[in-house]
Amino acid sequence: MVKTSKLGETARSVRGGLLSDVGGVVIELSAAIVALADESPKTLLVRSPGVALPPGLPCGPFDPLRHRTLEEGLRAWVDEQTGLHMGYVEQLYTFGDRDRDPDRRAGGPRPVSVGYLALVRQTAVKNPAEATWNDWYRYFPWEDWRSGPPALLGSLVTPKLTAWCNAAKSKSDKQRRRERADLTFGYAGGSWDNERVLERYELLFEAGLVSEALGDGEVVPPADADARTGALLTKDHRRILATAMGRLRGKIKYRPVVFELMAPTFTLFQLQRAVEALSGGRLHKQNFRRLVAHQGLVEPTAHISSQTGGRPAELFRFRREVVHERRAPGVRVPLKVNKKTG
Amino acid sequence: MVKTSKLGETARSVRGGLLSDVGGVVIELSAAIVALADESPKTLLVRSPGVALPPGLPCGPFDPLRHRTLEEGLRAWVDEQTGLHMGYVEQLYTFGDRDRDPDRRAGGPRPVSVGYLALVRQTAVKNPAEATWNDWYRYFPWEDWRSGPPALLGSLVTPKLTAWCNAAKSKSDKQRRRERADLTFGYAGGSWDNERVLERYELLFEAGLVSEALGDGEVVPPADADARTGALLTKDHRRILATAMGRLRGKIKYRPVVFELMAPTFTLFQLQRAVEALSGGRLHKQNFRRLVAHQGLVEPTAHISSQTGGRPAELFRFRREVVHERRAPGVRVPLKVNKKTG
DNA sequence: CGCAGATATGCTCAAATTAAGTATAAGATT
DNA sequence: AATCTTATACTTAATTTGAGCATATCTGCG
Repeated sequence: MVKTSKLGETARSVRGGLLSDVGGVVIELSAAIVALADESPKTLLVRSPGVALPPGLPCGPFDPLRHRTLEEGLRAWVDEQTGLHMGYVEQLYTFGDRDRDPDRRAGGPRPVSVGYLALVRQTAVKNPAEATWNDWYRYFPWEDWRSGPPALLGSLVTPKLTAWCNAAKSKSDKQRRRERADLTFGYAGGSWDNERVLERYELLFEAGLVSEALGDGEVVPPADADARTGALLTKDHRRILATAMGRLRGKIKYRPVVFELMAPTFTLFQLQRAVEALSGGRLHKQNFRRLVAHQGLVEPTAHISSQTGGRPAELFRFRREVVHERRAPGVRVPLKVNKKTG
Repeated sequence: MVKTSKLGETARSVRGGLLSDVGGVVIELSAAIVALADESPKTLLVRSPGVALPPGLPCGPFDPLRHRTLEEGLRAWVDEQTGLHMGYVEQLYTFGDRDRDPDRRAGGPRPVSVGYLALVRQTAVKNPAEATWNDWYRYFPWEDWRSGPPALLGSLVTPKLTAWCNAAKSKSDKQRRRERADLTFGYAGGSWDNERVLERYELLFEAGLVSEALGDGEVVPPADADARTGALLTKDHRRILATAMGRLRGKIKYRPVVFELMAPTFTLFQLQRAVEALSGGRLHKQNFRRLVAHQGLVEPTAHISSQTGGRPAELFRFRREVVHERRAPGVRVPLKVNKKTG
């Protein structure tokens, strides 16, 4: 490898060892791009034409020669692969575990992937054959509580998870597993925390309940997998998507990011539906509108929407100024858990 | 470079271009290790003996051959350089901007650094000559509001920042700069948000107010720099430290992480001082104790501390169970801004 | 001893926020 | 006109927050 500047090398050789020791690494930049359509959150997935592989997030390697920053590199790849222009972009997490990609076993530089969350309004892509929008609950069916506790939980997840807890060898291991399941799935008197998307996915992964965890060449019929524990994605992209969901669910509570997904004007009920779609739960309507109105997040346009099926609703617009105000609050989400099973 | 597995390559060549296109990249793992001593938050810095370079965070390159995960690599480096065992570790952010390291100009693989936050209780290191604990406010003097607004703000930062705002070329640029300064420093009626550590640092950086932004070989006398805009760190380590501070300040509000920094037992006042040290502000004592007690974060030991100088205080211990409870709340921090200038 | 100074701890009170509901308005559908 | 649907206003009780007062229990000093 090329030599470093004098200063850098001196410092590094003391603190971090020599650079030439290390093996090859490729940084992969991946984007969980989120949009809203039909009251459900969608994410953009690309599929290699003709290949029977599971689809994945738009992604590409970071090229230090062309890309000034990581985010710039990501935007370049996404633009190339989908023609989509991303507005809001936020870095999520960097994944570097060796054993997470089932497709990959040995050889080649080690992939380290930096995951991003992006929010977009428009959904037109240049190559609809390869890049498609997919309801994110297809990959995490247990995360949608909008019409009560997901059926999948009771019918499949909970029993299998209980079995997994009991399958632990030692008594203390059993205890640990149970506590973890209680915490992430809100079992023992605990409540469902809609932000723990990644923790739940990781748990199901370890418990062998999600398809990526299947053996090497083993492939599950897609339809079956869909119905059971959510559809597959390549590499560790489902993990990145889970991270994106959790982060977004958290963020709408204290930063006005939902508006990145809304049309320029909208009714308060549309806004509520958007928040509900992302959060995976239902909200109290009257309180929601009071909250949004009182916080000055939106302002009325003089216009009325008559598409509502009932009394026409007033159209609002996001007050861009609030971003420059005090805490720039988000939409507080006191989710009420719908008791009846869906 | 070595060839990839068949599957991986097919997918990647469609979606992300060929791997062999990309230039060299090194992943540097850096840790902002935080401990509490003398009512102030300290961070561990290492310095190359004999070299007159600014110190930096413990760090080292990620070695894909030896390290199974990124975090494992980090732990290995920190252990090697300091002998410290880290308990709580959390990934912060991955920095990859080309133009951020003043020491480095051209040549060599592109460094991409993954920053981590670690919390430790014990502070003994194996090589005290090279690894030392430093008050983090030394690097961000404007972040400590415990005895009122920091003097440095009024005397230096604000005037220079105002000048920078006015130095913008176009009218709209001026406006933008001002809004940004108002938002991050809470100027125009806004309030100081103690979590925006990074945003403030970035702003000062762009405004040319922090020393890293000085030219290539240019060096400022350390004493001077300390008094002016905080002490220097190598590379972009001050940025990583700023990220760590902001994240920790945010996190103590909703997760019980302070306890990672406390001794096994402590008085409520010690706990309060710890939170204040991290948050950089003062708290209402009675409310603080009510809060902590009501949330069930701590439980009384039967013991009493008589080291207080007044009425002896009861010793408490952290209830580990709360981690496994509902929202596992943190210590809400309604900071009261001390009005008098420090 | 008795009192000042310090800290710990218990309690009050008003203001603000939240959760949940009732009531009414204004359109479409039949 | 009756009914359904959705929008919007208003009420109420419970809870949380911010701030302060009062009292308890130690140390140190005259």
